[in-house]
Amino acid sequence: MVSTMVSNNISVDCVIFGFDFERLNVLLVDRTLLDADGRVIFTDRTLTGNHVFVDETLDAAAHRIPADLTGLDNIYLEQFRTFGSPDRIRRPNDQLWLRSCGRDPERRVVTVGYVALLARRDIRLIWKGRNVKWYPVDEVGDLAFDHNQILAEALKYIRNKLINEPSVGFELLPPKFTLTQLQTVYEVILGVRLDKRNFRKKTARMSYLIPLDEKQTGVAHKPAQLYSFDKELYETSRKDFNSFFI
Amino acid sequence: MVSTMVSNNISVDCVIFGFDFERLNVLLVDRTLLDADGRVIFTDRTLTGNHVFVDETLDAAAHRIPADLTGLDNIYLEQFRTFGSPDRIRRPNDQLWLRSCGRDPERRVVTVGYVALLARRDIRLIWKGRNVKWYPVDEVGDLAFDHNQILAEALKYIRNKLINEPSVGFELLPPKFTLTQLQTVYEVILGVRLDKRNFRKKTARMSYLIPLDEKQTGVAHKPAQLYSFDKELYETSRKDFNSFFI
DNA sequence: GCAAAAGTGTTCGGAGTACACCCATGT
DNA sequence: ACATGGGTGTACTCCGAACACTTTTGC
Repeated sequence: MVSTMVSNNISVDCVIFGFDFERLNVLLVDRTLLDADGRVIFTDRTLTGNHVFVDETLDAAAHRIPADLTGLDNIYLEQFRTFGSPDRIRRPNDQLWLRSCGRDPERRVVTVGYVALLARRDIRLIWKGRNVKWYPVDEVGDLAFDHNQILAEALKYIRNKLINEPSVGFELLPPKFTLTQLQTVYEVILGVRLDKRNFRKKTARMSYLIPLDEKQTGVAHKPAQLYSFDKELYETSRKDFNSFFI
Repeated sequence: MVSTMVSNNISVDCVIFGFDFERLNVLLVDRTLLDADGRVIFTDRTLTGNHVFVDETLDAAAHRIPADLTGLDNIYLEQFRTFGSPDRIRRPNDQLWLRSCGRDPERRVVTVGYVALLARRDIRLIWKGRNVKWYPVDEVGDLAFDHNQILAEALKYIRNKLINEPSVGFELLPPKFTLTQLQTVYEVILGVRLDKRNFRKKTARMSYLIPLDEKQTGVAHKPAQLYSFDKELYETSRKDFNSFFI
């Protein structure tokens, strides 16, 4: 019984990033408000979110989002910031929407923001009949509530994370990948161009990057060496670490 | 009227760090539970925390904590993580405490964690008659609820922050400080020993460190040059920044 | 054979690290 | 005079930045 009760003024929102070797994308849910005659009052998009059961940790509530969407259970997921301004539900469209859902449009909902990273291999997206799609992060338009702000913070967070915790890059890649694909992760997320030779000098120093006895196939150019990421080696090789300050 | 209503299942906790040129300290509040005869059932300490008014931002609620304590208004304050496990209120002492306050011991309270940094110059601590004291961060003992965990996360956060955002170091120092004092901030917070000459080579590159026409007085050794921190210069000089990854 | 991306080395400057002695002041 | 912390320079190594051509495959 208790386990189906939710905390009404707390939610989790999940900024789910995916990478298609060209752009960084985010999963958004269509939101359309219809009037009594079925005419569209407005339509926009929201981040993927969830309520929180009263006897559930925040992490568990957030985890259900990518799990429900993909059926996968070992998704990279991390809390990055909490949003609780009373104004976050005050815009006219959001007020109409809350009223139409039977929710109190005056009551502030605090939402805990999570980032999830998804390698976009062969994933099927299924989410309770609602329309969920990938959007390039720079083409999301106006989102519901304060979701543009949440997305912006998530981007900052993940950029920073990628710089000083390189393991997150591999969350966006398939288990076997080329060095060019890895370089593209950095270029796309950080929004920079990197020099191929300098990049490879760095990767050569990453002992946790394992070259496989395998090459790309079916490409109309010299096939690239494939690599895999050794998470255990990564963790041990970064034990003693001392990059100080500027 | 509305402005005095609080959100009952949301709070903010503030890990207030202070630096006394020797150790990193944290502000804790005594908590003592008495039985009907006035005998002590238990005594321990908590972080400084606050309720959140329903029409108040989380930042504002957190800001009231150091402001009430010190009367100062321009304190460094930053949200670092939210804690919402249902278990965080489940320990026996905490259950007794909640009951004695007339609060529901079953109801999970989500708390948003903030870090504040206080230069410990001439600050008077006043907080509504409760006993608030500085404790060295490695001598806090068992704290209430999950406050040991919150403190540990706050420490991680501030260490990381100090490394890649040197401006936070100056929040712990008076407006005029010596290079040795600055070095001590790094040594104490990061828990390392640094070489004086190498440290000074780094500070020499910090254009936002302004040498003053002033020296230490009243010390029984060669008086040190005093410096101040130019926040504006800091921000402009760090616009284009490219410390990548490993 | 040609289009496409893979793969490879050198030079330079700047920053990290290790390390030891003299200086200015108060007592 | 002495105790105390302030202040300084060199040698070495490693890393980041800039930069252009050959190789291997599919078509």
